Amino acid sequence: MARSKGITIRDVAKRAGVSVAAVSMALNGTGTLSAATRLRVRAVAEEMDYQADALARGLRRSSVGAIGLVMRSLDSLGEYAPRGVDVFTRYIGAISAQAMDRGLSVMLVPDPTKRPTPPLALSLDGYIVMMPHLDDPVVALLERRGIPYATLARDPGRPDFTDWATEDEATYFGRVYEHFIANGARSIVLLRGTDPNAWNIDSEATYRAWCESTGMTPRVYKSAERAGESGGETVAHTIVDDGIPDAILCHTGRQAAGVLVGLTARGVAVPDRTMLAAASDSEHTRHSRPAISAVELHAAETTLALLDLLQARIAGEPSAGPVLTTARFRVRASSRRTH
Amino acid sequence: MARSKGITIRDVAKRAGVSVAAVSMALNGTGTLSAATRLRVRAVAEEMDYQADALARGLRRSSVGAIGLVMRSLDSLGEYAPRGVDVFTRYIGAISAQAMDRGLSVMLVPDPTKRPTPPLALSLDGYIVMMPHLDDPVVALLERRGIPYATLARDPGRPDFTDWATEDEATYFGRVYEHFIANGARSIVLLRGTDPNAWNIDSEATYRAWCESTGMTPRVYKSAERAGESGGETVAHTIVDDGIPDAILCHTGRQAAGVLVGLTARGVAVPDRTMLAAASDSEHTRHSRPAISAVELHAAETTLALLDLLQARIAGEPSAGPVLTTARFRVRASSRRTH
DNA sequence: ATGAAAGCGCTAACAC
DNA sequence: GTGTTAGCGCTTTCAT
Repeated sequence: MARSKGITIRDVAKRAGVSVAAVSMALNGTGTLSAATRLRVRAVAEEMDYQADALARGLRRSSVGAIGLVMRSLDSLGEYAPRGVDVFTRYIGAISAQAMDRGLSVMLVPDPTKRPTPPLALSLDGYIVMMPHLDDPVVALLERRGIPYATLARDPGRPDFTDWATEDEATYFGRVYEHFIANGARSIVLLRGTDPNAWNIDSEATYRAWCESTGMTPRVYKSAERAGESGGETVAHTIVDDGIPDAILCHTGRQAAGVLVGLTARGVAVPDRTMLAAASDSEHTRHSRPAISAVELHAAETTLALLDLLQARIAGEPSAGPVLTTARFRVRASSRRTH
Repeated sequence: MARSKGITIRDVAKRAGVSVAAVSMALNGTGTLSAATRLRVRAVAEEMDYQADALARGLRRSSVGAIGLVMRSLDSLGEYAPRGVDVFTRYIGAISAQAMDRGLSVMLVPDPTKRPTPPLALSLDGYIVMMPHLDDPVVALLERRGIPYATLARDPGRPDFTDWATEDEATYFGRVYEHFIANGARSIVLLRGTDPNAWNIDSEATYRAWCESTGMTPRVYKSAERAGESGGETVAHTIVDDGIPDAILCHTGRQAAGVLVGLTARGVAVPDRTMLAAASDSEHTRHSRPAISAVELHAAETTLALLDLLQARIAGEPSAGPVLTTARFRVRASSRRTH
């Protein structure tokens, strides 16, 4: 339970022969201290291996130097073994590494709305919410409590909110369609997920707009994110029954891998009869046979922007968002045709 | 910066017409309050949506309700995009989910020894350290500060330390060897990693002891964890040059996948000429052609034990460790021979 | 059974 | 330039 505390600011003050205020000022670079005292105090503190208690400091400053990370879409996977969804684990890694570089700690908060509220949840300096859902309760909570936050991808329910960053989906989706067309596709199917997040909503809108402008008849299928590969496989059969298209674009690598299995089972050759691509890369796209063309998301670039946005919000600066980062479409065998 | 705080215990006290002490007692179930007051205060607190400030509470109790998670071997990968090392990401997920169930938050702490020390690092209630290295500086820091911790796998430098849990490596390694033998293997090679952790040290010892008892000549190869697939591929060539064995057991799925590539390049058929298996499962083992036999680690079971051990340590109870959990060897095409 | 008050370790006014 | 002191919000004796 209660652990014995270590060295306090008083110990350092006593040893350095100054007041606690002097120590505080010396270590924080605040106030008006003589350079000599400042240096001496710092030396003593260093020597004693003194570390200011984060709780006491946080209580005074109302700022703990830690942010929360809510893995929205990870929760929705139901289980915590997100096989193949390495997109999100890469975001976790990128964010924690970058946050540490800035002297921020990262706290994993699966769901701060769940009672009882996790202890530190409401004391964190800010939050990064991954892929907020429509009417996301976490966002509502943060908003209600006045806690700063930034989101990965826009909040579909709040068009005015600008503290978000994401890969420029409209651009790279367009690139995929053009790639399909350039390889002779006349009909393209979109397979999206069911979570009510920007990713699903916006890409369908992009697709429909694109169909509109090219005169193509839109065909949109849905499969729940958590259904993973088997969901994709099931949909593949439906797609074949409805009429084999020239190309299929799936949201996740898992779905694409499942679709590939389904198509193959029905004797539909990929890429010869139908081309296939995924809008997010994963082990599945890389290791399928044939390997599946996919959009490579650059997590590090996006999370860097998210941290910038969040820190600006915490500092009370005006929003510089939204930020759109670039992603690269990597063509693999599943959509490579040799005319 | 400093965020305006929410409702405090004083607000609740005022509204309920009692003292702050009464509120504290009512909400914590401590002291000697009349049932009536207790209930009334709780109702008021509930109604006001009051949440005790974790920082102030932590300052008094010297306990914040949060634990740290140090991904030792993940750091050693150098970059934070652990492709194929889904073992660790699964541990992250399992631990954070289980910790939340117990009302604990999980803080990701890449390296608490790195200066400047991350703010809350020294204020956390305890730590779970994944795969500590020999003379691990993180363990040394925790030890020095008197912070409770439990480790995934034993600390190779501290035989007396018992607060650890791991999959029962000796048992399942034996099972793999027996499987190889049963399928006609006369010579078996072990490919391990280079990190000085229990995983590498103990499995080599198990292997050598097993060779000793069966009269087989031990052949141990090493490849740095961070070298991943290409490391395995390189080693495969060396192994072939040294003489093709009947079976190869690799530590990681990435290494095994690389070895498979290397063997195939040299015309060594798997599993016909040489069988292959990995001691930890990953996307690589599942998606390679042929799929690679692998030991499936049950992260959830092990992390549950780790949390129990840690909480016992935090509560000052005697250690109930070490805990050995079971793992299952899943035979796939890479070691399945049809006689 | 309840309230008043003393701190937990720190920062920031405010004196000197 | 430096020290004294009043809290941050909470828990916990100790009176009453």
